[in-house]
Amino acid sequence: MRVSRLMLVTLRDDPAEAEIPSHKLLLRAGYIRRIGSGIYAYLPLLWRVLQKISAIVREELNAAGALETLLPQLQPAELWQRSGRWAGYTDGEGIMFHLEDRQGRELGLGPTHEEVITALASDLLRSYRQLPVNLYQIQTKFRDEIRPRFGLMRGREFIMKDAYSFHADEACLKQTYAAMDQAYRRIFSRCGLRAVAVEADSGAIGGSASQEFMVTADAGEDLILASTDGRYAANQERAVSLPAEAVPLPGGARSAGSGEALATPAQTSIEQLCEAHGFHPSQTVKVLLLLARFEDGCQQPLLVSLRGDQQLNEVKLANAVTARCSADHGTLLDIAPLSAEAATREGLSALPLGFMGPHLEDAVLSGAASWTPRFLRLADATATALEAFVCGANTTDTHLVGAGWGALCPAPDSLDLRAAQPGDRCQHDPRQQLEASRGIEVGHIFQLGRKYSSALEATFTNEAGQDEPLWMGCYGIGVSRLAQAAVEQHHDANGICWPTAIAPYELMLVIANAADAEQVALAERLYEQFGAAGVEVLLDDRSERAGVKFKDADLLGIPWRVVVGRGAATGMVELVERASGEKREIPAAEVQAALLERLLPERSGLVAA
RNA sequence: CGGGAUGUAGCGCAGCUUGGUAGCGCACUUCGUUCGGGACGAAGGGGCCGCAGGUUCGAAUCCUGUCAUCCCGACCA
Repeated sequence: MRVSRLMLVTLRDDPAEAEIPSHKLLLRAGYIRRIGSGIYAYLPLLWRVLQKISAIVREELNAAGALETLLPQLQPAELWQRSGRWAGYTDGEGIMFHLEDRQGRELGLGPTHEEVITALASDLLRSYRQLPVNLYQIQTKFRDEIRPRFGLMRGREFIMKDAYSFHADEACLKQTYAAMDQAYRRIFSRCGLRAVAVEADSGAIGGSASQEFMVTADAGEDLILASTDGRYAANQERAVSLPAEAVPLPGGARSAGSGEALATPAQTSIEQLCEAHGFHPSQTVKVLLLLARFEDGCQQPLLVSLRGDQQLNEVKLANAVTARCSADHGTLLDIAPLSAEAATREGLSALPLGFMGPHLEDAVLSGAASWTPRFLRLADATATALEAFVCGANTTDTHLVGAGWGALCPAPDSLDLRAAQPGDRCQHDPRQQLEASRGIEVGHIFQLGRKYSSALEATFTNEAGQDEPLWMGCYGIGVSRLAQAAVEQHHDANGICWPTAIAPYELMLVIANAADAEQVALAERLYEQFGAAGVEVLLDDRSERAGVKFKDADLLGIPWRVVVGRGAATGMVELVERASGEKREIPAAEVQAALLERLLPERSGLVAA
């Protein structure tokens, strides 16, 4: 391809709309254009990158025995109503674009395809003899994100590879899950990415085990906690750790009872309380008041106890609440802190906010206009493990010292609701600490179990002749996000440095002076030869000055460059590697062999980065 | 949705405080000189100043509303 025919428009200044390096560079180098918030046009150069990534994904998934397919993006509401996700995905903060057709039937634009694929599976998969099956597609997804961000990182329309597997039993599911884990590692490695696999929460998709693949980058939206020995890594929303030991309360367990009142005027926070009376935060129990809203309209007040020095992990809390309530009330829509104003609106008398203890009685909720008049009481293990502690007295300006579970009130079940923090000791080896880094989630694999197949009655007949729900797994890769993540990980002050395996072209052939007939003739000859040798070559034939072409070549990030310039008269050209900047003067007759020697191993993407 | 900010030429910005009918750099077109790291000179083209109301003799500028975009939180590939 000739640059003069490429519709290439590069920008000298960073566009004001972009914040992170990869987004700025993709815009500046002419790879993408914004059409609307979270909606981007993939220009010809980026489309080549996406095609290359897709090709790698196809090769690896096909090798793992998966079948490519293409499912509809327009999906009937009925399918989603049967799985129980229509309301959650369309009401309130739901992310599904939805519409009505001319008959008034509701449809959604697919944010994911569990429903469709499960319906197909129940139609087509009748016998254990057909299993296992693993289907995938590479396709545009639509999600009405609450906040689109950072170009392709979080778009409302984006390209995703999603795969779904079906099994006769859990062991077989685990086998495919492991195979996909391996395929994913190869895919990211071949794309030239440094990616780490971390334990993850399974979120709205549901199911049991799940693992995310993170491209490490400072601009990443997720916080990863990993042990220094590399044996444990998890997304912070999922991470577990050993909390610091609590500092025993002076007087200790002997005095533990219903506690002694202590005047604590206006000391509503743990910091103020500890500073005023010399307590250590780990000697206190803090009590959080929140409200959970469910699909069926139920509004359940939550009373959550944590040790004072710990932070609440909202994902763990949401999972605990879902486990206790969703059988009765459907999907959990959200959990939000309960404010004094909200309590007043409910017609309740003032709650002792800032001075609450775990023994706060349900009576304070009596007369609530729309809330369930009974707390769901939850406690983190760090709180229930305290023998004697300081907590609010449920009376303004008063705390209790030396209170203990049992005497004060029964201890709720011990749960893990705390957020693991960098510096915490690891569970697998207390000598190891957790370290934080940031990551971009480019892939996620789940063992779904039988959640969707049960809801949609997708069953098969087992060897014993009985019907049972299919076991399912699902596996996603954000293809367009991966392309940008690659730029985030591979760029320098001058522009992008694509890994060869996903670069839009492999070689940029630059004519330094397009007015010099000798240079043009030599470059044209080389262009022919490289093309014939199967090298993906871009010829910069524009009548720009050499400096402009060099700047653009750096910005575009094509991994190899051959410059035909003043050496052309004596048959010499220059071979340059973009990433390292390494340059060699070399006879034109030898340049193809020299390039191929380096290029061929890079194509597979499996060389050391 | 809550909090913050910005809308002026394709891109980056000034002008607004103190109203008088729009400017700079890059990009684009033509000509000349240049020609290995974003050249120089000359001449040009391109803007209902986001949109709608209002105040005023007169609004990019002041007021009201509205829309859009971006940033910080909940969502996720």
